Amino acid sequence: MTPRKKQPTTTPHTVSMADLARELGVSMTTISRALSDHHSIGAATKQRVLKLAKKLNYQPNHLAAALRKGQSRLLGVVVPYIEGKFFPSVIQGIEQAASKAGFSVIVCQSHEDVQIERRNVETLLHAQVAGVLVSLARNTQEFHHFDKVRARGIPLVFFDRIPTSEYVNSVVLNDQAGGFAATNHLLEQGCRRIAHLAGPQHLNIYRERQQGYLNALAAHGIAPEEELIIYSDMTQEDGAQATRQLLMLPTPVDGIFGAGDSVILGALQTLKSQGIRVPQDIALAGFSNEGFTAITEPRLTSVDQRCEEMGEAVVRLFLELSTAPEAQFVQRQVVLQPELFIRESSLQVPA
Amino acid sequence: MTPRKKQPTTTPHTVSMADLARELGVSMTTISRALSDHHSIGAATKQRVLKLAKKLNYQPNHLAAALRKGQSRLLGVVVPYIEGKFFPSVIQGIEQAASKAGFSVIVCQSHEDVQIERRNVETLLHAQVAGVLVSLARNTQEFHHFDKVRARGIPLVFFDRIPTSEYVNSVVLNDQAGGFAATNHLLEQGCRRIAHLAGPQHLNIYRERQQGYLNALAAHGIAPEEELIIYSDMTQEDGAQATRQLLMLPTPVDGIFGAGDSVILGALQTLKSQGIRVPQDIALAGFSNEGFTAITEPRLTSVDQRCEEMGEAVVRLFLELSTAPEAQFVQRQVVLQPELFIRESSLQVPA
DNA sequence: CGCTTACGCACAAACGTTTGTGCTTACGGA
DNA sequence: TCCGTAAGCACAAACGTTTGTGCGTAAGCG
Repeated sequence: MTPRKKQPTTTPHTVSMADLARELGVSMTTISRALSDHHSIGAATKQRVLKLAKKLNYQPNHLAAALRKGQSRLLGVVVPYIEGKFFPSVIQGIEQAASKAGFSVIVCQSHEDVQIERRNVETLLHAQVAGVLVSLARNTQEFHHFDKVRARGIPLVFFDRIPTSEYVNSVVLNDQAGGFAATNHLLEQGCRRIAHLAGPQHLNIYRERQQGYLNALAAHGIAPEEELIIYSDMTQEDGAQATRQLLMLPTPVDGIFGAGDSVILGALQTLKSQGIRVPQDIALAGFSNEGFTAITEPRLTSVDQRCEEMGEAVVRLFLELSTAPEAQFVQRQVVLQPELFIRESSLQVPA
Repeated sequence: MTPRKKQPTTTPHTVSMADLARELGVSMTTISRALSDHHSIGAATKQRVLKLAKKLNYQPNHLAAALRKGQSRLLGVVVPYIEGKFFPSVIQGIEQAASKAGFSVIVCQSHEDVQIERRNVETLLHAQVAGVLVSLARNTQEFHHFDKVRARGIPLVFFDRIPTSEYVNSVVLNDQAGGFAATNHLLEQGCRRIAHLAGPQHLNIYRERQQGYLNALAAHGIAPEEELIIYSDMTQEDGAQATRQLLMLPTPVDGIFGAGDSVILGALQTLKSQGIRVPQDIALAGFSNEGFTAITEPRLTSVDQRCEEMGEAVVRLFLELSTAPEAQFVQRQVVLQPELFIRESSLQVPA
């Protein structure tokens, strides 16, 4: 911010361990070990080194260390996208936990495209990341691009959208519990004929949410009906479309549980435009607790995904893997419990 | 994804330039130069090297290159937060442009805290980034933590929220034009007494938006009134608060232009709860074109910020700076033009 | 007093690149 | 024939760390 200077005041040469060594008349070994608190260095020497380092404003070159040690202090994250609430919040949690552990975070988006996802993984490997944290693209059906990560012995953690394989480390939400809670709540509010707007079934999260829905029905002795489950990519438009379809059924529905919030938003808008009252005629519940659920009219009941906790858990798992010996042969899965946020879209007014 | 293997099939040693050199019976110099298309290497040799590199699946170690050259292919980005629409979209644009140029992106959040912002910059310098791209925290009033970046000769580009100094490279939206367009539109819809929900004035963007508002009034020969401009941090709650304040004025307002969308959302909710009709009684226009502007009732008119274009422009500017000699002495500013998205919250129904 | 042990430190070889310098070879012009 | 020139390549020194090994000294023990 200072005005131009023809000559920089300090030498362009940043101060390195060699400088410290020269100044103190010891070897670089001593410097390195003193800085990393190695046991073979005396307390007095450590003090001297630390003091000088501070005085000269020594900045360690992580690159060199990374090169030497074969791994950096960088964490690679691959997510489908960063719009909406979920992924930013998870990344938020990851960043926080990572920086606490001295790691920085690289974020890549796959844009729901397995091709780009592949490239992202390559990029991260090129950057010599210390770990790879992934939430899969929608259309990722095979997982060979992750083999390289394992081959290099780099910890690999999946979160939320995980591969259909038991040989992975992962952090997930208990989506089934979420689906159950939402559906169960609708049932408790008096709904008896509840539709489900489901997502692509090859993604674990949507399968689980649907299973939760089915379990809740079963728990109340209600038989599932095929025509009440509508599959889509869960956009707002998909929700509108599905709702129109539901409204044409001979027997009307009195509740809808959506595997996402956008799809429920589409439903809400369609219902209102048709003059159907929410929640009196049809109650609604969604999934993700997006920001907009609190500003629709009525506000939307939704399942919160503990986004930041998930991010922290992912980093914790990574740290475990990277310290544990033979970590690549351990398979761990962390499961977080969702929380149902109940709002007016599902609250039966006392009649 | 494959089941456990006691022994990795390939040697843990990744293939390096030395391997290529040995295989081809040439020196590493030749390999390096062939790969980087140096002129002193014959076409035939280049072919041989490239072919072998592909065959052995050679992956360059960017770290080593970065170490040797003193800079990496990493771009550091510091933003206040990544919730909402604006920053994710800008980052999106940055990522896209960066990866096209062979760079990866590290994203850090300052959480609107200059302390953390300082730390972020340090972190990025430690990671030996090739460039630093910053949007300032709300409370950043002094800019010495960026001096180090310049001192190292690393390109520094600010975007959207930029320092109050002429000695910076920056990409900004023409916020003034945006403020003008929105206010002008309200005026054209028949509003005559327009309030402005303004943001913190030490941030350039909010000053500009307000100036646009004032200019539009002036252009229509309307004198600004102090009591119609309310300053806040522009949260939803701030909007509600400000609106209650406006409603207590002796002379009623008939339009509100907010420097953000959240603050206008707060206004909308308050107005509706008081039975005041939007836009018939009071028309509304916001800023940012957030996702939720399309789902409120009525939908909100708002100024779009060309987020992705901004991201691309930031990277373009960075690239210019990093190639241009003596680039640190060039001061460039790119200004993008906003676009007004007109929706029902400001459309005067034909009476 | 001699032997072991622990401690505090230095030597030097890595890690995988890039790059200034200098050597060879072949060729054309004078 | 000889010199200048250019092309094509190799040598070796960086970049800033980490770390296995080894050497000296002092303390602990019998």
